[in-house]
Amino acid sequence: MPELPEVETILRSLEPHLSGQKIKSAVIHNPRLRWPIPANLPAILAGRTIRALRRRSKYLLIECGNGTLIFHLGMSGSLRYLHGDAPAEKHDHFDLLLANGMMVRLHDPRRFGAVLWQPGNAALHPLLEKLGPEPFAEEFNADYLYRVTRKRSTAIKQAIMDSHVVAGIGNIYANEALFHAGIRPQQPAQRLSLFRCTRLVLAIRKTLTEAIAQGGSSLRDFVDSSGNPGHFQQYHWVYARADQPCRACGAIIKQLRQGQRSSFFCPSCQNR
DNA sequence: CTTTGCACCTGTTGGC
DNA sequence: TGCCAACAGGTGCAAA
Repeated sequence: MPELPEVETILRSLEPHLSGQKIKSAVIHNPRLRWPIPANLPAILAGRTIRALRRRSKYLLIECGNGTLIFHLGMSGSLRYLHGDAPAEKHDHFDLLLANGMMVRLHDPRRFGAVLWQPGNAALHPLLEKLGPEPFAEEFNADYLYRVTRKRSTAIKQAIMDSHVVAGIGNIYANEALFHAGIRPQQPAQRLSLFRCTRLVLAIRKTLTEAIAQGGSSLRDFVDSSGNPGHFQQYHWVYARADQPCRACGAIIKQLRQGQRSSFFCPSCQNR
């Protein structure tokens, strides 16, 4: 589930529950994630107060005084807000227990997620410090995108999925944004005009904004505890719609492979 | 520096 | 039904 809009949605629904809460303890059920959960994390976290929740790319940051708990949900991770006595089940990895008796639980079958700790400034964590600008940051604009793509022979889709170019654009929203911008995914990045860079920046923001607005309603109980991951029927224009008619023009959506990821586009709406 | 392919995992789906 | 291959929303890293 977790692309940027989902992480943002999870953040927004957790924030009112967590902000200002005191951490009672933390429990590692299974440390095996992309990197092992640090064994000393419970000792580090106990007694701290949660000051704020933030997002950087697809990382969810829980700021606790002089350090930050960093979550990444990988391909299959989820965070749920539950009563602290809920028994752990298969693929539950980590619990953050609050002094008020509730907890946040990380569940991740595929184990591509992560739980990390960064003392001091979270932005200095090795995984965060080399990230490109956030899609909604002023710094991410047409001039910037034009400049950084000039020497890139790679396809534009792969360029915008490169977290050093812009943070947090995953496969679904890369496909959808390129559709909205009218640009083919296989177009070499360096051939985009400044005008097309403008369109693409706007399309990325529009796509993410709409997904956040949708995810907000469909993911609420996902975080809220019922444990129901809930299918959130995302209304995609091209993603996963190979051989189906384009919702805009009726042409048949095409699929191709780029860097081991599936790409989808409308050959008529996305003419270059 | 950029680009490419691999690696890490489990679960689901579709073809035979 | 069962079996097996292919594929899935991510992304750091080594190697070219």
